[in-house]
Amino acid sequence: MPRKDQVSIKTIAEKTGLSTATVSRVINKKGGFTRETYERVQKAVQELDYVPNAMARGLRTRSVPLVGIIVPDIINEFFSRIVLRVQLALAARGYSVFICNTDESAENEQTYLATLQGMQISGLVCISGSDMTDEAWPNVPTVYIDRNPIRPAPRSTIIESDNLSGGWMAATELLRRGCREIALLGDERSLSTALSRRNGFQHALNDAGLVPEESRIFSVAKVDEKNAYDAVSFALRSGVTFDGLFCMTDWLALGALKALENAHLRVPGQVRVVGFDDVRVASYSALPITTIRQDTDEMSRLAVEELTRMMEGEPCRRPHWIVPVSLIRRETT
Amino acid sequence: MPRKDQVSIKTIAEKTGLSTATVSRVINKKGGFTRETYERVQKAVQELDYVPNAMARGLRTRSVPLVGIIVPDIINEFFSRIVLRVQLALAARGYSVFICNTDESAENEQTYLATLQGMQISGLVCISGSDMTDEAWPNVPTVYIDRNPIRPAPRSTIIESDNLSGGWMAATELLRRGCREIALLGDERSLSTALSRRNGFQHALNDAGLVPEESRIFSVAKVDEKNAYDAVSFALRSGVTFDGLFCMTDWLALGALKALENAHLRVPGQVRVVGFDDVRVASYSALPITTIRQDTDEMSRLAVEELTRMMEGEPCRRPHWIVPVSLIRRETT
DNA sequence: CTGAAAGCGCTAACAC
DNA sequence: GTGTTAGCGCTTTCAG
Repeated sequence: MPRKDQVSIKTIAEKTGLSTATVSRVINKKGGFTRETYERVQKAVQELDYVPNAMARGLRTRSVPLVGIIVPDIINEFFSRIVLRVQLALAARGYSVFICNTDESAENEQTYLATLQGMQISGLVCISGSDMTDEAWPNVPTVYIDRNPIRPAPRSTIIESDNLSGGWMAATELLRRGCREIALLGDERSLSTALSRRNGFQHALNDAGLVPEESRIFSVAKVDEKNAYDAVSFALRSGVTFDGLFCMTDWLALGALKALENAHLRVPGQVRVVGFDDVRVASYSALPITTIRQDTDEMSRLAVEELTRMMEGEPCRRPHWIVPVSLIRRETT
Repeated sequence: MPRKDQVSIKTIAEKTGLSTATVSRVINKKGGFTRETYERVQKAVQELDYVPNAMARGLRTRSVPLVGIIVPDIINEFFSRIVLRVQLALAARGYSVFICNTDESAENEQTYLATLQGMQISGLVCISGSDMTDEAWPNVPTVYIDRNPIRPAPRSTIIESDNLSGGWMAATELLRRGCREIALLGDERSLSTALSRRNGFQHALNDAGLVPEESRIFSVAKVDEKNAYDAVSFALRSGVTFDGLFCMTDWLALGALKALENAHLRVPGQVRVVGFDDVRVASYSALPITTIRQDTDEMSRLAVEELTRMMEGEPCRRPHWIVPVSLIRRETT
């Protein structure tokens, strides 16, 4: 492989007859050079296609303008929306973003954490995922989104949707529409977000004098429409009855809707359904889904603001942020 | 900020009473050390939470097990599916994947290219985007997916769906259902993939003795459901008629469907519609969409296989791969 | 305003 | 088996 030699700062120095120190100053615009020197260097840089070696620079300065972002599932629009926003905003401030898709696996997460630490990242955004595994956390400013670590990193802040109110709003909408036998479909893992949604949900039921039935709580091992379909179909076949269903994500609602249709149950006639997230598909499905909207823009904005703040050495303004959610009423209720 | 001192290989060396060279050998499992030495080092590594500095390592070895992946829009499921697959497969082979979301901007792409080059990546995957801007391409093995660069990088291969057949199949399906006034909705930029789809489409029309009407070609500046809705609504208001519509992506089809519904045109009664991609929403929309399915799994598999091959110094097996597509017949035709 | 030189953390010859 | 040493490309004192 005749891979042409890396052109380094030294190459530029030789070509211009300057020292590497001066070239470095020019490249980093540190000042302290004549206009002529500047132009000579720029010219050489152009001609030789010189790109500074980030490794060497990072090694020397002991930090890289790079932030890691850990996300469970990039295909999930809720997550990718946040990733996109965060990435855009950070790019504008000169940071690259290293996206780490863990595929919901704690093991992958650990591997990534080590990789990120090895890369000397200057900040970390961690979306959802398990609330534990906070061992060997890189010692950098961290923002958790939708995740409540048992022992948060030293310089960190937590941002989450108002999941409690979200659950409450969902249940309330169902109650207002006259539902009395309300079921719940969620993740079988007990993530903090899911817990909050469920608490809010049960709270509303209790207020209405209803006792939640254990048999009306369905759960899936992996949160997708296929599993939702199976879980709801199974419940239906087992003779469980319900006239309202709160699904902890829109994709779960989609699967549930299909199961309901398959069982010839009319929505919203016989069963009413509420989802969560408000991903685009919620409004384009066969029956547009009533859902609880999470404000991903605001969450991302906050995340970037707090993170950059911390990366610049300031403390975070608050250790915990709750972002409001809203009910989007469509046709499943 | 009392950021505790980086523990380095030297720290381990001191703690164990060995030399840095030996420690390095153990850490990289290069052989040439006793079992006892091995354990002594491992213990110290554990206790001190040592993580090798990837910058220093990369600097020294002049390469990092890191591949960049350039993608126009991570929210688009078609792209994120590929990203996910590629990332998973490469992780299994020990490579990290640096995801670069360009947001469809050539400028962002250039910036990322420089960043990637600066990071000494060992390979690059580039999905879609403009067919030009191949200046200053890092000198590394490259796989293009759905993109036909004017001047491909030296060690590179191109992987794409059989877009020509895809366009042909879409038109043929419409024709078979009796459509005679067939319209096309696509990207206003002339990407190679779009061009192929369009060529296949027109080919089929010609074979049926039909001349494509210029007025029945609609285009959008940004490929999303909103713009599709607007474009189709506008065409309808302008008095353009059609009984078949081929949309170059499923999301375009979704927007088109909404516009059709809004204009009280029945699908598939009065107008039949075919999409492209087969993203999940295509099967969950109000009317499940007939579409041309791209085999993202196969594309990703090929991409990773060819890329690793090239990164290991072998030549690519073929410079150009065409992956078959298939018609998924649903309810819009 | 510019240059010489040290050293970031690590690996790879080369000695022993 | 293990240690010594020389850089990888860059930034940053410190002199001049």
